[in-house]
Amino acid sequence: MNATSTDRIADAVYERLREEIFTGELAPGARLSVPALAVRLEVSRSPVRDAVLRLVQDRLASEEPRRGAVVARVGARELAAIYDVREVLEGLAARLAVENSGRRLVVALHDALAEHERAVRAGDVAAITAADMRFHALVRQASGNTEVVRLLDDVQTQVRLAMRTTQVTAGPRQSVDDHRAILTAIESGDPAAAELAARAHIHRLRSALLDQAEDGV
Amino acid sequence: MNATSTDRIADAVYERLREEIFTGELAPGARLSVPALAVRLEVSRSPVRDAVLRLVQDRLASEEPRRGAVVARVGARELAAIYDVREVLEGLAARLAVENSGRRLVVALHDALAEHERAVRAGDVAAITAADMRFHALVRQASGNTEVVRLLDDVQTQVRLAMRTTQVTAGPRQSVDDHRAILTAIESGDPAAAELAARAHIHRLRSALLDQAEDGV
DNA sequence: AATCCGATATTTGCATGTAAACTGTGCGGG
DNA sequence: CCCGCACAGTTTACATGCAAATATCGGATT
Repeated sequence: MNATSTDRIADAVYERLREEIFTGELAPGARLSVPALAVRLEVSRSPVRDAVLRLVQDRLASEEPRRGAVVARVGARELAAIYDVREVLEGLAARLAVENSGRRLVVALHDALAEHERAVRAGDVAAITAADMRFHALVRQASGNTEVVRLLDDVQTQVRLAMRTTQVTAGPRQSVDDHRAILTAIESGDPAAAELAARAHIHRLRSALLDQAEDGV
Repeated sequence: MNATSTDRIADAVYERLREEIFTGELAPGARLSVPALAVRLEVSRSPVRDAVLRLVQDRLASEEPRRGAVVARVGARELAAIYDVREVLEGLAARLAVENSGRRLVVALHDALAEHERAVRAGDVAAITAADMRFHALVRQASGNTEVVRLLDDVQTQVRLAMRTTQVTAGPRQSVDDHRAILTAIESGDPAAAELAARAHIHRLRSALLDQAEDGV
């Protein structure tokens, strides 16, 4: 009956606020006043409070005690640190994927990669992003390690938020080449090679990122 | 003025419940009834609710909607997955520590290692654990990457909880040797060697862990 | 004109009320 | 003897009240 998944108002509010943060309706730095949000969303303050607490826990918002929460800002410096973490986690996911997974994964990855190439040739930015994310999602799902999946989801959340502040163009052709290298390594069944290829990919993204954002903290 | 850090009741309740979970007063599987806890801790339900929600977010408790929260159980299977993650994160921390840090770190690590060796010779279990944790804490602090620090803190939380369920003896002599190898690599200023040494250490811990827990899920 | 000050409005954090849903229990039917 | 079910107690999730702390804004003073 409900758009999200559970029927708890607090969950719906949480999802709603998340979306508004990602779309920029709630810009980094915006105050998250519980009474004001409750009025706007036409619910009581309780579920809004729960939702805001969760946003803080997710680091989509930051709070100071007694002073309320604001939408978080993720600068280039923080983003670089996140990418250091992402590098080793994506490497782990790729290695585990090789160790745990079979032909199903390879087929799915070929499909995602083909779509990725098509989107790059067409210059379709949305499709590029979607195919890129699908490739990574397939690998981490295949890792069979729920911790890696969860942590990489968190990383992706932070990256999405950072894109509201810092501009991050991925370098689409390089990404396709990197993905192809990862897929080749996975196909060859070599866990160490897959790990290295995945790490190299993220490492290059990190470098591109830092080059673009010369503005410092 | 307060024992914990802030003067919010919700924070105090959170810390209190955390401690009770770690000491085993609240055993894995125990229900976290908000009204019952509120009565026992002599506060109202609101701060207890906030604290329980945070415990769930930390995965010290798990909840099903409309059914309440219980203290989480971390089995051998989950712990192995956590150690996969810990391996790459400790590796990253060691590498970054070499890249960012100077003689201060090396001196402190020598100190921690000496204490570790002394404790092992004396068979002082508490001191062994303390020195072991200090060594790892020094390395991650030195990484200069707040994400790594935070994630490894989370890992440590999960591991502490798991020790309530699964028995985890670290193999004290092996750990001392591993730590010495990590320190040597850090001292030599070789980031890649430090990463490999740290990873090898956690990898061995993981193996020891799985050997001990042949009981499955 | 700029700055300081104080009154007002808003917000946080805690307390408490309540409907609906869930738990468990004992009893009657099969 | 076992199973299902009504019932009573408990719990969750949401709504709302309220004191203390904080931000906001208009006006007076230098």
